[in-house]
Amino acid sequence: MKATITDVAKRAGVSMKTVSRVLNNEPNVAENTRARVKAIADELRYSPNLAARGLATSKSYLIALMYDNPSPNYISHIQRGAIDACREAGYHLVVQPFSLGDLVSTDEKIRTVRRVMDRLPVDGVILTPPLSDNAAVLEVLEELNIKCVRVAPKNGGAQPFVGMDDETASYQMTQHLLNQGHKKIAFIRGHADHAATSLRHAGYMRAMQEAGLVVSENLIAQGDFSFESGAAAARKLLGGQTEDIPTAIFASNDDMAAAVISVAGQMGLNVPETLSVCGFDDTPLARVVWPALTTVRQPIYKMGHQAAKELVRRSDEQSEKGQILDFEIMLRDSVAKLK
Amino acid sequence: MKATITDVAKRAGVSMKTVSRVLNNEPNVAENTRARVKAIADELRYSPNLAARGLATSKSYLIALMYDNPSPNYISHIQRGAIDACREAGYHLVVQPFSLGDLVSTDEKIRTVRRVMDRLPVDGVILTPPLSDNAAVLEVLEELNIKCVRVAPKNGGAQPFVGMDDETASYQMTQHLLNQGHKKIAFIRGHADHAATSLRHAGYMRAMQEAGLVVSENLIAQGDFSFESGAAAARKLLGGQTEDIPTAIFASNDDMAAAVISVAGQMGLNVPETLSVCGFDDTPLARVVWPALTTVRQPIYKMGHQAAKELVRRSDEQSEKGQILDFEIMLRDSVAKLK
DNA sequence: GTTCATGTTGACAGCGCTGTCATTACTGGA
DNA sequence: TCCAGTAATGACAGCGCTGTCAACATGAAC
Repeated sequence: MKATITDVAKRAGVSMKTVSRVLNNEPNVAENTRARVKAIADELRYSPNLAARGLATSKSYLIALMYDNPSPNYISHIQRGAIDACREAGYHLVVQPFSLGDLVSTDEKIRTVRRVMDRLPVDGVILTPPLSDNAAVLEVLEELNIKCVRVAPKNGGAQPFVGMDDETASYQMTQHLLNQGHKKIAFIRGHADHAATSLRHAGYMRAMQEAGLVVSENLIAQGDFSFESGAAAARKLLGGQTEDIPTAIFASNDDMAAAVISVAGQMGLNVPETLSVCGFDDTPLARVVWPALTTVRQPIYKMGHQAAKELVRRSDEQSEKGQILDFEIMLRDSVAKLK
Repeated sequence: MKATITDVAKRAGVSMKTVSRVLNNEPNVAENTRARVKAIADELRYSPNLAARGLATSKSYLIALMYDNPSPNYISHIQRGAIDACREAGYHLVVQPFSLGDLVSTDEKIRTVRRVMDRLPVDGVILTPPLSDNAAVLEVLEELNIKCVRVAPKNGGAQPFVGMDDETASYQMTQHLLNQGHKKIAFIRGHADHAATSLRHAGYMRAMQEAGLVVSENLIAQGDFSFESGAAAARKLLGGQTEDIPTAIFASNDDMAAAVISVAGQMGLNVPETLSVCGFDDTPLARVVWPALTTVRQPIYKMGHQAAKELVRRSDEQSEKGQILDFEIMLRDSVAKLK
């Protein structure tokens, strides 16, 4: 049988309430009492009954990670970070996927979200893209008065958020290509709905312009983050007039970069000797393709960690309205100096 | 404010207990009472307080998905399946990763698992490989009297399980290659610790033997499921004497199969014209490599679904001791008829 | 009409914890 | 010396639900 607070109290010769104070690190407990209670709780392997505590405090000690069809890789890192933050605070993480994309009307979306949230007793939720900017979700959360943290949101808002500086990352990656002597650097854009798409594009443009280069229209291709769209973009970029053919292609995610490598191979171009390629995200794919992709590592784990930390923090702790986390440029084998 | 059971009871002019009976589908409630209570509960958007219910029933309405360093893709499908089954039953899924690989002694593992499980109030857990066969985990669960379902376990045991028939899948895939006219079919084994490794190997051997073919030692290579090991295996298999060079390679997972395609490309071999390749698992990678991989789709979603279903089933429902789920052979572009 | 089985309902306690408030012990200052 | 202020502790109610058990209604069997 699991030990209860009463067991500990009896054994320590104090009241339940005192034990409760110790367990919750409340003040006004004599040091030796505190120590004794702690020792006995340990000995009995006591751990509080979450349901009872929740009933008394009207909290659930649960937070939710909500997502809608993200890449498994992304979600698994966020998840890992969030769980670690939860554990430190005695919380647990429940996962809650949505498929809001199938629904047309906002009204229907709201009803769907509400139906789920009505029976999901959580103290806070982490919203991952594209949910971070989903109006229906945001509205229901506000209506039900549930705290949330938005991961990599597109638009501003009253809620706290965590993110990274896509523009600067893209700028730096472009600079790296420039430093290797490349001038004809092409860029493949991602899905237009995605917050990161325009930021990454902007970073590339800024670096090119600062280098005094004119970005011809032929150097920009539109993709949608999928492998197939990357392949199409690559064919377009590499199939033009000789003078326009890029010596480097910066794809705005790894899937598209992998597609570029694949297409280049089919066209008889050597990567990186004839064509340098780089990606964005540092997915597992980046290390599996050949040559291994130079790419930007997003602080995904840390985003999850910080987001959860903000939600489970005790009210006396400092809160942070928004956090921009550091990225890292992973130099691998798909970029070479231009000869 | 959220509605409580008392609100519903007052409004319906019945006692709390009757409302409770209706909500839990208990018998012995007059049909019209039942209907009225249901209608009012709906109207009030009432949903029970999990903590209170949990306190009264000493259940938590939570089940855990435990994993140790699996592929994100695998876990995300299992997770999705499990969540869907939970929702149907009013349960929620909490995720709990472990890193038991770093620990050496069994004792230490047991303590680690116990520390986590002591404060994880769940009604049951889903164990994914390699945890499905982890002695420490199994022991702690038994000690704490927590139900579990093992996903794709290696060894037998008293607990229910879900899995698939790796041997038959491998057998059928090999037959497919045979049907395409291949005779020199090589096989790349996976990590020796993994339950599936020997099963997949056995299926291959059975098909080869039934076809009356002698499997030369040169046709078998050892890998460990990683891309790198697959590349090494491919180099070994393709670099031998001419008469031993396979016309088809069956890699026992997709990562290794992707490596084979990559190596073949580097060696100037056309896939599938000169070399057919197939994999196992149907990861996203399989559709992203070129040519797209012929592979075996595991019923991962369904495994998660069934596992959770077994854990959340009401005690009056039928239980299943073990379930072998159907796989599917995905015919794509990496296998061709031998000319 | 009485008896019994069965169906329907409600009163009430109590799950394990924490919030509130009262009580006691102890300190330093007037 | 006495009192106020503060630290340390405990008694008790109650969070929202369900399990138990008792009460009552109904109808069949005798």
